Amino acid sequence: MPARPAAHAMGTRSRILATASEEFAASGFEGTTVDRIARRAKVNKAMIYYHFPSKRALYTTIVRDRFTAITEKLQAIAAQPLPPDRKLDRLIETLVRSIDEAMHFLPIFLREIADGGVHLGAEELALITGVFATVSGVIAEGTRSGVFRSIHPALAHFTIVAPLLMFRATAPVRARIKTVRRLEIPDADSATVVAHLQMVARRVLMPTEPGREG
Amino acid sequence: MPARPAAHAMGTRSRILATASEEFAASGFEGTTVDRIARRAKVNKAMIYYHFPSKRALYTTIVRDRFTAITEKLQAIAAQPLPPDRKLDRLIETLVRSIDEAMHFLPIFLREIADGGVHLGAEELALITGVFATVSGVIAEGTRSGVFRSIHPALAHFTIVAPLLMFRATAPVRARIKTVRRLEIPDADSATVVAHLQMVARRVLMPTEPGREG
DNA sequence: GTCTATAAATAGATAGAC
DNA sequence: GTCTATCTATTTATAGAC
Repeated sequence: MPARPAAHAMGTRSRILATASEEFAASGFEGTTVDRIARRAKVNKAMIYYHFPSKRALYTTIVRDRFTAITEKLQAIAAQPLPPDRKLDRLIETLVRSIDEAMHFLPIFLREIADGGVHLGAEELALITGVFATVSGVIAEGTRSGVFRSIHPALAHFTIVAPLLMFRATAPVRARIKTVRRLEIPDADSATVVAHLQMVARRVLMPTEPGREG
Repeated sequence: MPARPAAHAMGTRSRILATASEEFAASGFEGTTVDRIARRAKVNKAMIYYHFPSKRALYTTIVRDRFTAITEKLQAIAAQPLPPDRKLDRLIETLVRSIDEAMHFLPIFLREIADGGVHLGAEELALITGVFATVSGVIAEGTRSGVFRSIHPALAHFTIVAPLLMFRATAPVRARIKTVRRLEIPDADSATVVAHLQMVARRVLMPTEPGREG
């Protein structure tokens, strides 16, 4: 894993990374074979072990790169001089766009959660924490300024992020259900998802209580 | 896989099922070895192949049993003579209780989603669809009677169910984050989660628009 | 129903030529 | 940097005794 490989190797390395992403997403870490990555990336298996010390290191590189990209985008928004409710709207837009641009990463993320994060090092855990810190930080900002009410920070975070992740992640299962056809679970485009999540955030964080609860 | 094994075999069979559940939850289908299930269940490996035709069939049995249990509980509530908003509150209570009683099933479910449901047959897909149909059916009931507004059925469903699944499923990762400690992502007990989700459902489905949107 | 022993296939990883 | 060939370990699954 040279920090700066020769120019003609870049294509090979990134082709390995791209193919491995697809394979890990489709089959999981254990279900993915290095043989298959090599065949599909049209490189020799030994080339993979030239660029990466192990199958696990290849996997970790993919996870870290993706977490870094998303975390940086979100933190850039949180740093902007905007009121908290506008920031949250923009965070939601960016989250939806990030997921839709890298849908292949969702299965990897879900399996990582299922594995209890045992393959995540301090660096990757810090990046995940950064996403939570950014979203819940903007909500806390709004709570302080009075535009949002006070709410359990983790539940607030998951109320916004989890529906997005699960709705997008379940698209293949929903497509399979459609073939068995007892009832269709409809899909939704990006704009619809963004508008829905922004509406949810607004209603859930709205300070004035509309109904019966105290 | 005898439909009705002899009495003294029941203990063995259910011990295999219980141990296999834990193993599949902890390591995924590919990551779980039949050897390890046998060792931990204190049965011989050949016994597993006596009771189940294959590793895959053992896995499918576990998935189907759990889906059946949850689906039946939810449908019993939907059939009760209650107003839709009360039904939804009870569905949420039951969902939280079902998840908390069978936390080991969450990783299995997440990985199944990540796999695109390729291991799910028509029967299992129908059971999943049943959960969606029950929740969104109660919401549609409320929409017709005017206590709920009209909303994208799948997004409504995932807005309620996804935060629960993700919040509970991420507990181990959040515990790991705590050890690295840059920021703590707090947990919540069952009552808090139930109250939160009921509040979310109420606010999101509330017909009168409180804020700026149309 | 339960065991021992083993077949048969496949995996991750490496040696070494070019 | 890239390849061929192979080592070593592990896996699912089965045969056959008791």
